[in-house]
Amino acid sequence: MNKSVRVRYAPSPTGYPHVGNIRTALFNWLFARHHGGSFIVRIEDTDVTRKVKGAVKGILDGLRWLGLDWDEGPEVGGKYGPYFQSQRLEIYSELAERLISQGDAYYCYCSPQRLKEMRAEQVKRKQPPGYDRLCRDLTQEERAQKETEGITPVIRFKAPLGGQTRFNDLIRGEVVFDNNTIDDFILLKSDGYPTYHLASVIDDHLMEISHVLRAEEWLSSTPRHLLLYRALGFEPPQFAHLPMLLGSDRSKLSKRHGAVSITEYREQGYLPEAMVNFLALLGWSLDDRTEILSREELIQSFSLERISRTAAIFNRDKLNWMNGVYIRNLTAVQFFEAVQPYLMMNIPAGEALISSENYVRDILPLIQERARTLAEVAELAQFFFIDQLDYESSLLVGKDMSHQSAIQALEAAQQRLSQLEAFDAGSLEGVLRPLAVELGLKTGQLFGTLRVAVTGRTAAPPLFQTMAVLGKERCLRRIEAALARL
RNA sequence: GCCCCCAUCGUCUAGAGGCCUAGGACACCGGCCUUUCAAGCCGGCAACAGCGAUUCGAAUUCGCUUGGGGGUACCA
Repeated sequence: MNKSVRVRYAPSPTGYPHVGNIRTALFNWLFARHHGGSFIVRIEDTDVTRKVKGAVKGILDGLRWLGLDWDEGPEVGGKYGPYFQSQRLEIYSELAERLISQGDAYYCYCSPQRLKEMRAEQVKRKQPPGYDRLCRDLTQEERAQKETEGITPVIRFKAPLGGQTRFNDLIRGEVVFDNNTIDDFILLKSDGYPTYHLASVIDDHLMEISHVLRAEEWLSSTPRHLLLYRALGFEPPQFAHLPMLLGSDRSKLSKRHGAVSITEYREQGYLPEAMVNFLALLGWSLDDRTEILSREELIQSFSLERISRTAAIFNRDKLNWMNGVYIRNLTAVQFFEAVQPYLMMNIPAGEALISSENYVRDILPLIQERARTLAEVAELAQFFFIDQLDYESSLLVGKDMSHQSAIQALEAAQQRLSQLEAFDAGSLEGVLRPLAVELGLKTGQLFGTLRVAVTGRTAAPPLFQTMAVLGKERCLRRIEAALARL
């Protein structure tokens, strides 16, 4: 199997890349890398009406972001190009003509209107909808007549009327279809573009694709493809139909399930390595316990045998957990770099404190172990960057404390802290712990009040470290502001 | 409707006849640690869709039922 493995990711540029499509790309990529084969990207832009402008760029950026490099395809070329189907139209029409001359395909002049009505009628009569093969056996004269009427025909495949088509799916085992359930499907549309069926079969053959790993939604078109391979005299590749990715309600993943585009995950601050790890585990597993696998380990251990046959639901909670694991595993430098685009995200323009790089470097360790996404970092660190803290004043008065004792605590703290020379976590603790005792407060009460005064929240990184990073002046100013509220 | 695929905790999954009173992870609930929150550690909750058959023995094999998904386009 080695050496000859050539797989492809063949998205159609009709929108932004969906996590389901990306998962398919990932499996193909892992398979190629595991076997030392080639990973090819081919753009299936054969539907002119659904084409979306920046889609190709979005797809390629998504792959790049996840580190899924391609050996042949857009931007990198390759000897089997072009890799855009819209640039290969002559190839498809030539082969479609060949099928006609062989008697395996025919021109069909039926109008979309007639097809639509016919189907409506079939559904009404509870018949399986399908083309009635009206044009399958047109005589030369009848065809000439249609041509003079100026109708541009489509080319349809002449599906066998009997027998069966079977194949061995690498994931699902043997699958059998009766040929009489296969329609005379269209190969070439009237606008001269091929349908997916024709184009993918031709290109997979011409590009010497060895394995087609695609989502399960393609399973029922596979017999048509096999019939085409046979008619064209091509040897078919091996097929493996991957389990689908479903939304939380078990229906096909779509926009109403929240984020579905890979770009959204990038924007929300998921790390590509976490995304790769998580996606790899959707439909594939190494064993009964391994959850965290590096890219190298994935490549090493990936195999078709361990792909499941069951559709999977995209579980956001688990992704969040995993992303947190990856964030915590970052070095300080890596985290600093990763967080740059997100840091000032929800801080109103003009309100941000002028902060040095060193200040940011001091803050980050306090945030790193608490964030599950990079976007969350901005939220968790916000109070470090703005002085106008917005909080409910009553939070300053902790559990079992009186208004008066809160004031007293803040004043005492203010007084002690202003006398403090070294404003590091150790010194702060050395002063504040005894102070609690002195005031007759539990440490939790004093620290709680101070925490709210200094951060504006009841949940924050450890108090002394936080105060040390904020610095003496800023802390005193915030305590002053808190007192003014009481 | 018809065709195809699938079926283990809420979710992702391990399990390829006895190792299963079904394992791991996320989530959830307790506890420990602790100045709060996280993290970490310990513990708990929670599943073999149903019915038949094969077998000494079935989550694992077979059949049926049910349920879910996909396809059924001049979309991919």
